[in-house]
Amino acid sequence: MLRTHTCGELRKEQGGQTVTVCGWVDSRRDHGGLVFIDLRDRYGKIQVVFDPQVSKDQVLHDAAGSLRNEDVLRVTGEVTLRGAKDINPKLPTGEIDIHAVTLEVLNRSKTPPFEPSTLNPPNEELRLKYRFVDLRRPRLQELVHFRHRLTKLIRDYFDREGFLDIETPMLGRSTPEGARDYLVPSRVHEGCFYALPQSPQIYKQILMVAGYDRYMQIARCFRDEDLRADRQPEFTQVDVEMAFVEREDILQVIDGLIIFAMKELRGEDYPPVTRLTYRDAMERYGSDKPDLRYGMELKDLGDIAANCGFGVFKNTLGAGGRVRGLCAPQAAAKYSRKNIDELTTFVADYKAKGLAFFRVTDTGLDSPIAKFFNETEQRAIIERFDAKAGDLIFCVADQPKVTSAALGALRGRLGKELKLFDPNQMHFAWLLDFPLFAWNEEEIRWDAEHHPFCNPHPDDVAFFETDPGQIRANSYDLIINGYEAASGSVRIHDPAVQQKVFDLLGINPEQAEARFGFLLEALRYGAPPHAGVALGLDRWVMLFTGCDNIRDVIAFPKTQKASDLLTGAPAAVDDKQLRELNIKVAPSGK
RNA sequence: GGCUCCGUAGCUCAGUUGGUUUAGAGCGUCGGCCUGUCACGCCGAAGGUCACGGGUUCAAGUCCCGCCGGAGUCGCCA
Repeated sequence: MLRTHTCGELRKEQGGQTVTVCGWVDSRRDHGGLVFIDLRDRYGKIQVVFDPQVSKDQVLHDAAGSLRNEDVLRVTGEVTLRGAKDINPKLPTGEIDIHAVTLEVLNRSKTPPFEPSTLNPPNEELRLKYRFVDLRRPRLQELVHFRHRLTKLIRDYFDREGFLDIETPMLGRSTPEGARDYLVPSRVHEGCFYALPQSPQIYKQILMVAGYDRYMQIARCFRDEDLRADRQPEFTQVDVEMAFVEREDILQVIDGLIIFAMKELRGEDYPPVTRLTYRDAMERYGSDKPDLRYGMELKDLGDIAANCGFGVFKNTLGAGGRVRGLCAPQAAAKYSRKNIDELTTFVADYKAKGLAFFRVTDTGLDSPIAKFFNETEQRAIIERFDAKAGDLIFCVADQPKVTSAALGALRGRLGKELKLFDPNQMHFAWLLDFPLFAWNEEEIRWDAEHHPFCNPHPDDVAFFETDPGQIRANSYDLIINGYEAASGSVRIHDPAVQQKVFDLLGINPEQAEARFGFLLEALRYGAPPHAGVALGLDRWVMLFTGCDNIRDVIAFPKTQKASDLLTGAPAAVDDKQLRELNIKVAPSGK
């Protein structure tokens, strides 16, 4: 070891000891005579003092004067207690110094593009290009450390519950459903490709058939789709599957993990996890991933608006649409007409053709369209929302789906703008009973909402012939603070049910065999009832740490265009490599 | 693929309705001074293809079009 102690661990108890520490120059304060260096490692900072009267060494003193930020040092010296007036209460090591006797410059640093100690980090492009500097920042070190603690805790938990950690291949077979695959060409098999896993879904089901009835893996997954603040092209799932279980068993295992994590990481006793159905969520919050840290629920105004004088509402209702709204508490004074116009543009992104609003006053409703509502109707609207003077009611009249999407998004935006929740709170909720199928307007057919192996709710099997849209899936999503943080389902293990699903999806037996034959074959060799779930680890870390994007909790993330600014990936490769793979690039001409 | 925002010194930013000789400030960098600082201080200096390419104009950092990069979002993500 080049050191006897880390920079962060020394305290006054080590006073008088001669120690050797290594680290980076965080800052230097050169007084001509005295030179102070703050030496930093990931455990903290310690002040090193170069005092010519103590060392009586001109060479050492000159060397100290030549130091620059981010130089890497090895320093030996005596731990000394500071005088009372020199104590720095801002640092855990602020009661001591190291008086340097020897200094070894292990490496010089170029002037960094920004200081790790900066209070005001630069733009993300620069941070990603110089990620090795960015990762020195205490905040990022904290996030990296937190991620380690969470993954350790997750492994400990599943180990204690009897789960086996089993690795599955990264080089797999492309299956046509789902997200776009990242492909890897085969050198040995001309014209053939592996696909990187979108998730270990099929392998874990096969593991159930193979008898490993409690499986978990912290698995890297790849999806070649467009990115968001909470989506990276490669991300990490905590993948879980269990055999001989029902939905309830999966929920309880994850509930146990939530309670364990909240206790260990935050010292909180987390109450039973909220559960609500997809139908309730859409009705009350307009979203299948509502932030439940606050209320501001959506209300239906169809009965009140049915006979009102406002043509837009009446006509929409007449055409099979809905009139729904929400009430933003004490927002009337905070949103000018211009702000509301901006919100109207915002909901237009969700296909809403308009956004009606009412300011609630002591006497009734104030709005350009208030005149179309008589006193009884105005009172009914106020009662529906239990509105108070100063509140601001927004309404959308449109097709049912549009009212949900627009008001759900508006609720999310207003919740943030009005600060309706404690940003440090963690709220977990299970969303249950998603529809099994979604009608695809463009392709004029049914699509699987989750995946084609998701078991239908046992009570709904009769709907296969009558109304497939009514069939509930035996599936579940875990929502944390408005983010989908886990998703799973009970799988189909009955070939007859699987056949029904394929039939409805328009996948004939030959196609099913061609696409998923290996899984279907496995399921014919004694598949136990099984169910599973996958947690989005990056999102969990993001939410636990209060970050607003997942790049900050990934050591080496990619940009929105899936580039790695540190390494320059993706990049062109040598012709020789392409020739070996029998690949020719055909430029798109763009 | 659509929409929106951003790009001025190494970094963070200012730069007015397009108009004042040489585009400014703070931090950082470089040089000098400084023995208790800890965001050390003081003095001085260097540092700019205003992302890039067109256009409008007597005049463009500023307006318009395109393009590159970054971010947010809709579509997409079983």
